[in-house]
Amino acid sequence: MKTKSTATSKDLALAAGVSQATVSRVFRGEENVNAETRQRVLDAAKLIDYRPNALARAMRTSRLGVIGVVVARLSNPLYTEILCALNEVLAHKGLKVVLWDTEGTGEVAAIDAISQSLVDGLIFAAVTRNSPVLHEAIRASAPLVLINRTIDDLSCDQVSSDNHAGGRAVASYLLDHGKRRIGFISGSLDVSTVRDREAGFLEAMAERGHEIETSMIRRVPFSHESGRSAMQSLLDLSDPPDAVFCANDLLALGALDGAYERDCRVPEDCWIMGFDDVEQASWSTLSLTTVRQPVQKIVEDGVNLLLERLAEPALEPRRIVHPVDLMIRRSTARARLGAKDEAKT
Amino acid sequence: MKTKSTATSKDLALAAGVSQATVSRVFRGEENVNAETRQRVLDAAKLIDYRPNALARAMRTSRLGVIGVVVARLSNPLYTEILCALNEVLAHKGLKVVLWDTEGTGEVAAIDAISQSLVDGLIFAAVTRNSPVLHEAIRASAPLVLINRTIDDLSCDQVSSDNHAGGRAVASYLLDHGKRRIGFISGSLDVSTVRDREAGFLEAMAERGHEIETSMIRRVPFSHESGRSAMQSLLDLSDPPDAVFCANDLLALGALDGAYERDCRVPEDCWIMGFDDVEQASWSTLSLTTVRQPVQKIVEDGVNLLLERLAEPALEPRRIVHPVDLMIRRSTARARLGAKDEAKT
DNA sequence: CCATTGAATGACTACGTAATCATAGCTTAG
DNA sequence: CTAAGCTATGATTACGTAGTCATTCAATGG
Repeated sequence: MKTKSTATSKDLALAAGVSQATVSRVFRGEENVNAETRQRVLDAAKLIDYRPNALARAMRTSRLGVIGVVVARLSNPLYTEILCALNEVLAHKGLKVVLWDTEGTGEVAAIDAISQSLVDGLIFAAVTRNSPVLHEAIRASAPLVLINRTIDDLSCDQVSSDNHAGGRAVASYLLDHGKRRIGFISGSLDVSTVRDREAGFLEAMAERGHEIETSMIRRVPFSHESGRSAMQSLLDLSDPPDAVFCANDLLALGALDGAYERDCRVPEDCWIMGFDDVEQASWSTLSLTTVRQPVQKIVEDGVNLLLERLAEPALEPRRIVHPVDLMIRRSTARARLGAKDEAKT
Repeated sequence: MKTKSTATSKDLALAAGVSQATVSRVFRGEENVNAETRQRVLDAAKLIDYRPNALARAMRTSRLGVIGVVVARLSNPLYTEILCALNEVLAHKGLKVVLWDTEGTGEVAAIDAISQSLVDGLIFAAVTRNSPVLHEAIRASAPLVLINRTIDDLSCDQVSSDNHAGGRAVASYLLDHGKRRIGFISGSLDVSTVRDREAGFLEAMAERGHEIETSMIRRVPFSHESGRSAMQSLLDLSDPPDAVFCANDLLALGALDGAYERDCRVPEDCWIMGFDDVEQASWSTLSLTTVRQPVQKIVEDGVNLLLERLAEPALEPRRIVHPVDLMIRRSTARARLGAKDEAKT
């Protein structure tokens, strides 16, 4: 007959005929424990089904093995991919993931959690405004890293893509292919990725003498629906665009819908480009030309930076920027490709 | 000058000129504390930036305010939606979410977490095999509920859709519209949703005298790519199907790609149906006919059942089954609809 | 006016572990 | 052969809070 409540290290000590201190040593993996004593403890542990209480352990070590992750709404597939990658990388290192969403009070809740020692560290994938809580957390030297979205004047570890270069690449590509009436569906300037992509895009356009008129720019919230209706509002212009760049794939996929519903053929009547290269962009029914971010690398770097900082809190803040790649697909093809040429990459 | 390390209730007691017990009373929200004493404590707390340590608190109460959530790979958009809804509902109740993925050892890790009191309760959205750990957890009366996928012979709270009825509805719909060569792309029979949908579908077909030949059935892993290649293998038959039912939308969206790449027009040459009604299914570029599950309700019920069980562990296990709805879209339309008729719902 | 009640608060202990300090036994150098 | 050093272990304390028990003081009733 087993005991009702879970066994403690004291119970195990009794069962194995050693002291609680020795039990603790065994489960911490300390070296200087006699091999047969260790075995005796482990055997007894299996017998009474003992497992260390993570809370009590954390209270002493202030390490719970939990990392907080803050993402934007998961209806943006980029964040699903980031979360998925983070989850995998962290699980592989034996760490648990607590999740927050920037909707509501996720950001503040996450920082609260760190001051209550509920999480060992934080990974922000979607910081927006330069919030005071964030600054305060940094001052209090909370172990946190920013990935994807960044904040320039914040001295903490940050990993991102070269969004500026990506924006430039889009502009060059469109101009090189003779597009002149170019629309732009963008998002909130509070978001660093939008700012950088937009700056690169407009800068490269201007350098080649093609300022974009304000009438061709739509600034909308991030959602499929916004992308769709923004696209339609561009198509409703008396002189509609022959190409539209969307600040991310979520908007671009919405724009594809908007075009479809207006009987505007993509790419024949209008090109559409996105940014992120989420999985859906590569589906052959959608086949969206976009700028690929190395999500896996960004996530791995972010986790590594965080773990290094946890081990060595006094490290200088580091920044990593990853290059991006243009992924050309059907939404900007000269003509409809035969199906055979579109086999998945 | 603030203190370096975080303030404790003892520090606050000193600062406010009361005992630690009173501080505890204030932060627990106990009634019998003098109003002005309470105010004095709260003021002092703000001053020295005190917040209760969640770990220490949890060690006494065995309530950490954290719920574990186990989902399948997020590349299946259904799980993204479930997670998103869970996150919202739980955050709204002031609970944190720890996330596991059934890839790897998520299931076991989650159950470990409960025995280490890292989480107060568990919500499984993707149980697969009837694992021994799960049975053991139930025997140990771990507070857990299953949502979406269920296990018949497990006495615990479970919430699901009426997948059997959904399967039947698909069969009736296809037969009613004159489809006779019907293909079926299904998944692992270890998964309850697949079993139930398949049973309902095949049963209703058989009742009307239409057994499905094995050559028209594909049993594949859950992924966009499997759906795509399974569809192509059906289309490559000498006598290809005029309609294909996929056990979920992830497979169905892959099947759309497969058809597109084979120059098979949907719905003109072949109908495609899915199950789940994930967001992408409603995108007008894809417009997939599917069976809608009330994800929001399932999630809310699951959370409520769990909270009730936490409050009252001795409750009898309950089961809730939600009805489903057929969502007719372009992938099974008689002819291509005009774009105007397809405005988003 | 004294006994009784109740509200408000303080002293103290338990939660389960990690870590420090102390000790016993054994080995090694001189 | 002895002092020093090392290894394996036990005894004890600390982590920060919640909850139990005890105490004080004012109010109430007979």
